[in-house]
Amino acid sequence: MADPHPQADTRERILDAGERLFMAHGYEGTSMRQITSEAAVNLAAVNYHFGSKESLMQEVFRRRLDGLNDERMAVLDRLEAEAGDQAVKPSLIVDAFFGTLLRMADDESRGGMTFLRLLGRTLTEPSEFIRAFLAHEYKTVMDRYKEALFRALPEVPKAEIVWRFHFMLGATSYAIAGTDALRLVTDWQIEAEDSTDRLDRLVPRLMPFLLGGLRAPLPNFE
Amino acid sequence: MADPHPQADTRERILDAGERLFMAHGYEGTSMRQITSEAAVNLAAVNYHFGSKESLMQEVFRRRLDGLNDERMAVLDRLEAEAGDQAVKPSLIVDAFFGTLLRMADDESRGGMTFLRLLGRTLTEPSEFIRAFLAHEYKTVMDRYKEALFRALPEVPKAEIVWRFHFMLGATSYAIAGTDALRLVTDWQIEAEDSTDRLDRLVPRLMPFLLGGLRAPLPNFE
DNA sequence: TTATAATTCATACGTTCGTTTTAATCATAG
DNA sequence: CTATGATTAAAACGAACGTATGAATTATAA
Repeated sequence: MADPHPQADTRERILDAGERLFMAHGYEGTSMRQITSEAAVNLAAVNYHFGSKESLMQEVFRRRLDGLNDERMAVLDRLEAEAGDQAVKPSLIVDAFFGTLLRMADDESRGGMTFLRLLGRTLTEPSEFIRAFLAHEYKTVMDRYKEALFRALPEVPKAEIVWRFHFMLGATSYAIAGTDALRLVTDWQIEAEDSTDRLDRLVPRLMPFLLGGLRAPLPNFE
Repeated sequence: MADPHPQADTRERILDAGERLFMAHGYEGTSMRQITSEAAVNLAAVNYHFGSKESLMQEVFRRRLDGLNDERMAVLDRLEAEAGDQAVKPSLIVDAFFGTLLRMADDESRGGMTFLRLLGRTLTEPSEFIRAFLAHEYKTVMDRYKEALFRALPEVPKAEIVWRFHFMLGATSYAIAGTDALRLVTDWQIEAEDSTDRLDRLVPRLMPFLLGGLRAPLPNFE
């Protein structure tokens, strides 16, 4: 009897290998030959199925981000419906944006920790086409969440909210991307906790930090 | 009369070009030919003066980081001397670490904004040798500042402090690295402020955020 | 089974990469 | 001035890069 997935879907295997290798070595640091070798497919398969290395990179992100951002939109829809004409609480907005992201770490079918680390690192990636692609991919969701925060914090200047959103993004990206990137720097902290432990506790640890920063006293530019 | 700096110090010109190009395109994305072309030196000059591309990258960082970390140590020395047997206030510690860094942006002779952006991006760089080098370069200072924070916040578990230090690093790196990286995402915010304006106001904006996060309520891991 | 399309394969193309080599040029001390 | 070492220069190295080609193979449907 023949295997119903004789080569277990070449496209998917390439995407998985690309995801893992781009995470580990970056876009420029990963070659097509590494990818096709790890995926156990022919070298030409990437160009056949995706057209180019750039398009593969974009597809690696689209596969995960579309679902994530749909979920973010849906959660905010629900929160705003429940709140009626009240503003949604900032803590709920922050959890809807960053919590949905962080909880992907547990879901291996959505890339798990590998994709999270890739995303965290890529937000500072220098390559122009990646930044442009991610900016486009994120635009709608970001605008929506900024508006929600504007309503939730009417006494805070909008420019300030945007900056703090930016800071929160940075803290979150490092928290996930740097889980081993800065291990040498932070070093001893690992002793007490194994990898899964750290992941379990990342959300409850990061969320108070983000909210504390978001609600900190305003600067006075003296 | 002969120019006293006939070629205006080849080494320095290479370091400047490397700094700018590594910032703009990343380590893997920058070629030796780009560097030597921008520095207006012969292709072989990098290998002659630095040995390899990797060593050049390390020297680009060492040139700036040695002074920065010396300054961080000196400032903390002074703060602890002034505090006597009291603990140094957390806000002063945070400013001594992150403020010292951020104020380099104004000092063109220490790399200015270019080096800051390079540093911010490189902390998530996937290349193994870079992470290892930075970890080593930072170890002493990080340990010292962690100890200071432990003393300043005796009621907070040490593991929690390390995590929040990590979060602060992330927020700061993004704040500087992403000044144009995430411009498309944050988009409209630029309208009201020009580039120098944003830089002037970054420190007073970021510092309250970091302190708010550092002093946020502790998680309960329910 | 046979025609047709989709996919996989081995192989090669032209470029660019970091590095090395050997010779030319420069600065400096005797 | 000359000899010695430091630096710059031009050219080439082999390796690896992303991509393209055309044939072989596999799946699909008539």
